[in-house]
Amino acid sequence: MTALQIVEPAAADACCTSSGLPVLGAEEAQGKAQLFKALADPNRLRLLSIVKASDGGEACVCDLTEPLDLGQPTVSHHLKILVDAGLLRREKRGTWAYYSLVPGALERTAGVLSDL
Amino acid sequence: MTALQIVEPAAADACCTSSGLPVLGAEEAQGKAQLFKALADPNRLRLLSIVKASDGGEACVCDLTEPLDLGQPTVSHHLKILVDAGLLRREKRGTWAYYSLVPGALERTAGVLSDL
DNA sequence: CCGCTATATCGACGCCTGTCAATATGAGTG
DNA sequence: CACTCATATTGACAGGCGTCGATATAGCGG
Repeated sequence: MTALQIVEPAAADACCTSSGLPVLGAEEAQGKAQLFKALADPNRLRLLSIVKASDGGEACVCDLTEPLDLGQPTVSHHLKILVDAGLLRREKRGTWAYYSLVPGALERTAGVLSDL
Repeated sequence: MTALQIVEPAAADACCTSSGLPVLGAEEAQGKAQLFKALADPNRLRLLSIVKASDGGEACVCDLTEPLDLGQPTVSHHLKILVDAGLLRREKRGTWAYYSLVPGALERTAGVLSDL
């Protein structure tokens, strides 16, 4: 679980300019890839965009089903993925479920790219 | 192919706080998702990380095969995806192919998240 | 010219994922 | 309590993707 990937020197021949710099470990890469996986679908990007642009920064599922031209179960599925990725928050009020951006989540994700 | 999604008003009942704000179109979303798809794999993230940390900002395939513990064809495949996404550049010198980060590509990708 | 090395491409296989239809859950309403 | 509406969950299916082995291409050295 906590084993960091050890990179062995591997005797250079003529190419192979291995510098011993710290590099993204296998486990970290796994987690960060998971985050980008959540963003790697056009419909999920549009969901984020709509939620962000919505009045009050939140939208319920009924707001999201029509513009995406997707079935309601599919939208629910995408929203769950975005929530699990830490990008959206879910708040249930009465019968409706309202989704909103997690503050700073997008910025934090952007930061991951710089820290590569 | 080129049909923009038309969003009809859909008479609001009690929920549905549709604000007419500009939102990510289907085509744009497709392209941006493609970019994130390239980042949505742990091995590709590690490739970017290694290339970035490498001496001179470039690395050849032989540098990348071992630390990832992947076959050479697989690494070549991943590199091609990163090049197609505009994240890496390929320069062939003699027998070896050297890959380097496209300047500003990661920053530009980070910007996409802000512009959602 | 022949072989060796580095890299790319191809074909196949298994897994993951996006989608839908059907159903379950749960809250409001008569 | 029965009914309806909003949402979530389940199961199934098709297509996409990561991986490998085999093969092709291209440059270098004898």
